[in-house]
Amino acid sequence: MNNENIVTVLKENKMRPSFIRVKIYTLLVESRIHPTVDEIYEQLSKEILTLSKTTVYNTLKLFIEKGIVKAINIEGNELRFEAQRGFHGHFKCRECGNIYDIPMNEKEITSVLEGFNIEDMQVLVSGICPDCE
Amino acid sequence: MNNENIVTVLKENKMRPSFIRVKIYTLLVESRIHPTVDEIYEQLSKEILTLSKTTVYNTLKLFIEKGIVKAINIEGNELRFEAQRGFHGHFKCRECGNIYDIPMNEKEITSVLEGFNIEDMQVLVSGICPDCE
DNA sequence: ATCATTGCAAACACTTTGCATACGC
DNA sequence: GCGTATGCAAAGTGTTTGCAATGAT
Repeated sequence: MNNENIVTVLKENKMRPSFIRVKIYTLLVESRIHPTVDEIYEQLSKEILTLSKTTVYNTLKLFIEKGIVKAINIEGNELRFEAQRGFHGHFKCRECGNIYDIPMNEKEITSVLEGFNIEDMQVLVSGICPDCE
Repeated sequence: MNNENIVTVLKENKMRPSFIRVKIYTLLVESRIHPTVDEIYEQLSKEILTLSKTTVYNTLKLFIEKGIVKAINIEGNELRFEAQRGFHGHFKCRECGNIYDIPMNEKEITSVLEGFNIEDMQVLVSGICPDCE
């Protein structure tokens, strides 16, 4: 997704495409690392020297409210973020720390939940990835 | 599971079945509420007036190391605990806060992960339950 | 000029740590 | 009496809040 598309997404969702918002959303769309707040902050503060962590928090909160970003709880107290896209699960390698997206059919899970109104779903798997075996 | 079984499980896993450990493990086995540290603390400190939250943390940490308890991350930063048993997912109702166990076949999820060494898996669904619709 | 965005500092909530005390065998 | 279990107080971590400063139109 190029810069113009990023701006378009923000505008479509009624957000002013400020420099920082474009940067944060671009990072989420282009990197596949499901970064934490700290990782986003470290990455962008190289370029935006006055960036504050509060702004990263505020911006992510806004993105989540607008529905273009999703928070994922890979582990304990480490909250991570990714741009919304089709349904998939996550695998975290205990050794290298990499997070892999897992293609997945949500029907297999939701079929059991008749009568429940499903709003969100997360599948988190952990263990050792093929590279670290 | 009666009191004697609880003691047996603790002993089998090389833990001294102290009063507090038996109480905490019993609560996890018998209640199905997937309590937070606070809920465990509130519940048990009625009876054990000198109980400290540190002890609840220590005990849960021990149980997790020994593999008889599992931590689950239902939402954001609220860590919950349950006694280990067969694989299942969780549904949390946004309205009433109840957490339901979802029967589930793990094979359907792991089949995609050939080459990965799977150690743990969590399925978390949220929305509105039939009672709150 | 006005309103939205950004950012500092402080508050907050949750969890862990270090060490002292108490308990069980 | 010795080693483990418990618990207080303090430190650590991640996140939110209040408000002031800055920026865009």
